[in-house]
Amino acid sequence: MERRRETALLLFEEKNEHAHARTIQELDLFSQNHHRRDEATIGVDTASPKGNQLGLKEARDSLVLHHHETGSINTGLNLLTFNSSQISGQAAVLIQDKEIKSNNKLINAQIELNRVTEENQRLKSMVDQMSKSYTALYAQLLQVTRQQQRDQLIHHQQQQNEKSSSVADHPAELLAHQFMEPGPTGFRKTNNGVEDDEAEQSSTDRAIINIPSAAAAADNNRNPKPTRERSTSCTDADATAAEQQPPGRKARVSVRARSDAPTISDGCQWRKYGQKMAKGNPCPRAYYRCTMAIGCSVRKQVQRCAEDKAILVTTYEGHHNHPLPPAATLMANTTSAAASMLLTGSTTSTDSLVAGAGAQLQYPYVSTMATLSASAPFPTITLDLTQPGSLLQQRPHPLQLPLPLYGLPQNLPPADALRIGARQAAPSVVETVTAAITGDPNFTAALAAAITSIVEASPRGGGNAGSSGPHVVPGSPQFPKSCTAFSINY
DNA sequence: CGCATTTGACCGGCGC
DNA sequence: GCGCCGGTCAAATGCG
Repeated sequence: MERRRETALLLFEEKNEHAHARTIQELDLFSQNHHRRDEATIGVDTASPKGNQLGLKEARDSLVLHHHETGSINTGLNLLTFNSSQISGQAAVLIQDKEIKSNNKLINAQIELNRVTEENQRLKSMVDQMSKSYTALYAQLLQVTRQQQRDQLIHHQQQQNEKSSSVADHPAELLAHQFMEPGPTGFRKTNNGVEDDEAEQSSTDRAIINIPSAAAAADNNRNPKPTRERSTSCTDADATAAEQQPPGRKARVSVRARSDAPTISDGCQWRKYGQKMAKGNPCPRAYYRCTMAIGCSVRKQVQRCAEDKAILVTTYEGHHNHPLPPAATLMANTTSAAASMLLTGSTTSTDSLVAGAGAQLQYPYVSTMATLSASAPFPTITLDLTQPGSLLQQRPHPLQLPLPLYGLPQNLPPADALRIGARQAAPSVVETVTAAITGDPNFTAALAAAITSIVEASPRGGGNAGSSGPHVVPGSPQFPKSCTAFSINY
């Protein structure tokens, strides 16, 4: 009997897979009719041939025999046979077991929930802390910028006094100062009460929206062609011309990113209010207005690049008059910081602007791509997030940094630093920026160093103002490898 | 039905 | 003064 059972099991295992499927069916039938089969198996066993076609049956029979020998089969389903008197007690025990098991599951789930909640709280506090740090640093940046602008105003006035005694000994420097000093012009505009739809905004905003005045003055200086509003004078007439700029002219921050989506997700809510075909671009330009708060003046234009339709160019204008979600705050601060860089920039001529705009950021591994466009009515900073991230791919960190504030290879030449940037397939710039920031624990320190470097490298603040052509200012030792790739259009 | 989008009309700046 | 162009408005339309 024992040897026959082993043989049967061997044959059973040797059966192929489709036979196995059939076996399951047969075993199901067997389970349903096992009493009847029990009666029939003995006879079959004694007469069973050794052919393969009967192997399954033999194995099945052997299982049945095993069942007879042991008296029970543990199916794992608690399908034991008991008499009626035992059923109620066993059922009660089973129900109790089930309750205990379910209670254990519930407790485990609650423990897991508590753990996840605690982790969530911890992450929230981390995000809050990071946001506070960023806000504090940004406030510091603005404070220093304002202080610097006041210094510039004082210096400008001193220079005017000097000029009155000696007439234009160095016209080139004069041009440079005119171009480099957006602060005084802008503040004058505001302080004189010139109509400004942003006048009610904070001085923080004012610092940004005053860029156009300075840039317009600079543009006037660069453009020798006399026009109705453009004065050939290089002194107060420029400021006057700047003040004559329509109040609607504001600094713009343009973001170039690769995206298939109609717009990039920047954390704000926008309502489309117009679409136009712009000259020189087959793709339409869409106009959006911020709808997160009533009366918010922020607008953006979205247009695909004519050369590369995969590139989405989003141009922001104005400043939010309402609190922003963290993601949008990050985006707004990033663009405002870029505008602040423009605000603190220093160049002396068209030629030097291209190099000087990069030089003004004066970190050993920072460079920028500056282009001039006399036709552009607005001073625009373009954050280019479309450049191939070949160098980024060398980074050990997996994150793709659109604004790589640090982490460039030490041997990176500045020219190559221009090409830093992530080729983004994902539409969310904010997510990427957030990832870039959160991906590095030293971001706060790096940002602080960057702000310091920006201020130090700015006109008068860093002592490099007025020099013509590219120049190099020692970068911050705490921020030796920062890089922000953007171009500037006036 | 309310909201968002579409789209043609309109307006103002600018160059000729 | 006229036309071009960028930007905005608002009625019409679409959509959930």
